[in-house]
Amino acid sequence: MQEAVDALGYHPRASARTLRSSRTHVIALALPRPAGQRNAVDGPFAIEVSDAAVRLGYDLLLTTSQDKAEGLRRVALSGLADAAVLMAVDMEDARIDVVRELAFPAALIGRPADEDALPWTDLDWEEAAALVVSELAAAGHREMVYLAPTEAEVVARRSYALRGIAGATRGARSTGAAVTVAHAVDDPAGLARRLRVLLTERADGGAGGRPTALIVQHPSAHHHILTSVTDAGLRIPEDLTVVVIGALPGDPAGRRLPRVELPVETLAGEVTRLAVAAATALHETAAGDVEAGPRLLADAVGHLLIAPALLPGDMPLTAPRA
Amino acid sequence: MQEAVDALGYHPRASARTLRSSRTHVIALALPRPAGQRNAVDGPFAIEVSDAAVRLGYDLLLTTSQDKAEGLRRVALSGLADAAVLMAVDMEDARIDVVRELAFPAALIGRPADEDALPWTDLDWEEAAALVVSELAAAGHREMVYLAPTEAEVVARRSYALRGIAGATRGARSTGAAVTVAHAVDDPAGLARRLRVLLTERADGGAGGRPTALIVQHPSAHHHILTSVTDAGLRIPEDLTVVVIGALPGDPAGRRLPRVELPVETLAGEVTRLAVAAATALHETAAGDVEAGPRLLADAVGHLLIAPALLPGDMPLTAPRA
DNA sequence: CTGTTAGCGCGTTCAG
DNA sequence: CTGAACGCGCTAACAG
Repeated sequence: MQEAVDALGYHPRASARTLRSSRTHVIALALPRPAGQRNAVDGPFAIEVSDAAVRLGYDLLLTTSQDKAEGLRRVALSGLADAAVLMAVDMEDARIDVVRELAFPAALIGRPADEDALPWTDLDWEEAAALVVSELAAAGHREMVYLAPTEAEVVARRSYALRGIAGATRGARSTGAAVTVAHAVDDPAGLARRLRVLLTERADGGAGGRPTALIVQHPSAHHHILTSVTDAGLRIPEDLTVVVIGALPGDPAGRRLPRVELPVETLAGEVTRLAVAAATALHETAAGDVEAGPRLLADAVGHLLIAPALLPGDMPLTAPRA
Repeated sequence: MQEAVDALGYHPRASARTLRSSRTHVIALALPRPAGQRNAVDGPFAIEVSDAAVRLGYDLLLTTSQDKAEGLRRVALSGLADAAVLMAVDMEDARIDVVRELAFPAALIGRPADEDALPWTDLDWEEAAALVVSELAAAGHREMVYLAPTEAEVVARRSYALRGIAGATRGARSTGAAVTVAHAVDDPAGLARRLRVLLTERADGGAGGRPTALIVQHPSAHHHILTSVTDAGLRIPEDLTVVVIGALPGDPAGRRLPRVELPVETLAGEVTRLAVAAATALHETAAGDVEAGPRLLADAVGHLLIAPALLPGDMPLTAPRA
């Protein structure tokens, strides 16, 4: 058989197979791209999801559209994919309504406000931030700066940004440490300026003294955070302890600092599994029963919230100098 | 009409359309991923190619396989895409033979040894390296280090790596400057060590004195190059001029240094155009004439070699101190 | 120019 | 158990 296949060069047409079986063996990755924004984690996620899909016998269709929901709707309606994986999830995400309305199988990388709407998986950003704050407090730090994602991310109600800030606030409350939440800016010069102000010239009149720890949740800032801090005239870790949240595994830039890594491979594998599971479940049930589809998708919402782990860098958490 | 479409919620099935018309309106992006390697430019390229494809009315299928050629062959044979865009091109790339054998329309990001095999587009890496060397020489530098991509990239005969090195060598010959070609390592600590040796403890006995300029072609190293150099005890630009080749536009890390940027958007747009052109040409001709396909694809090989531009950073090219 | 029909290639089903 | 035929949804080609 196989030799005949090879000899004749025969290969089934995917389109005919799909037309007949109504399965595409394709997963769509919905990657919204606000004009002009560059997100360092998009690429790695896309590649890992693709790998995970291949392992499950699926191909990956990359859907990048300015208008978040439009591309996804088109893909679902034209039957280009069996399921969708949604990246860069907002608290209330328009795409969630779209896939529910169309009864289209989907899974999210990111934890939306309505946790039972769709299957999702995410790092527990809130717990990560709270954990770092409390570990730093335990090491003796009383004044910290939490450098959250940019203002734009917060305005967009991006899930990871809001949850990170919530965790930092909770950590501050439960430990009694003073945590100033600031927003990153993409421009490195601007970021350096902001850090200088935050770390050396306390705007609040210096009620509690100079901050001794900096927590950085903005992924794009990880690379130049050291330079920025050094430029501000501070030595690490003598003057300032720096901890990174959401560092990419294998990223050399983050390896020196204590950090909570973003488990890209795990998240990608899990979200793909969830998406494929929803697709197969729908396919097996929807035969003849048009009501069953939406009901089934609503019931089969699994979650995986990944607990944060604080990894030591080359330089471990340091106690502030007296 | 449109209101009827919206009201009835009708949308044509892509699979039926494809089966009938033998056009998928999908472009495959072949992104080989040697196990465990992370390439910083893959993500941005994938996203830009996706955007370019959408603009031309195509969707993008991301094909990441360990075995470079196998995924591509499957996509072509099963008719999942109308054309392929090939990334991370080697001088003699196995995938080139595959698409030619199958008469499958394809275009490359990268300049292969056989320039007439397929349409391609690339930054002129050779000219970029030669340009930087000669500009540095003109500024008075006599001893330079060219930090090329890793040994592994060279062994794989990756096009951009070999051409960059060739350009550095040519630049050295034509200017009389001494250019030491070294290979980057992915481990940042190892890189720092290597740089220290190269920049301060010349292994050749110091025949020509300490290097006064460093040219970095390794994309992954751009982020921590400043830190590594600073750690080696050298001040920029007083002790050493650093120039970066292949920096990503908009990457904050590279913006401070003089650099030749990798025009990701242009390359992505152009390669997508080439791929779509090949696909439509094949489609229009192949009707009934089985011979015409391969002939046509062989004839329609357009190229675009992008001339490098040396951009000033915050700190312009500096003459070496006497 | 508009309406009708055949068939793209596969998987499933039904008859032999 | 093996083989033929039907139909998935669309578009191109053809007839009116």
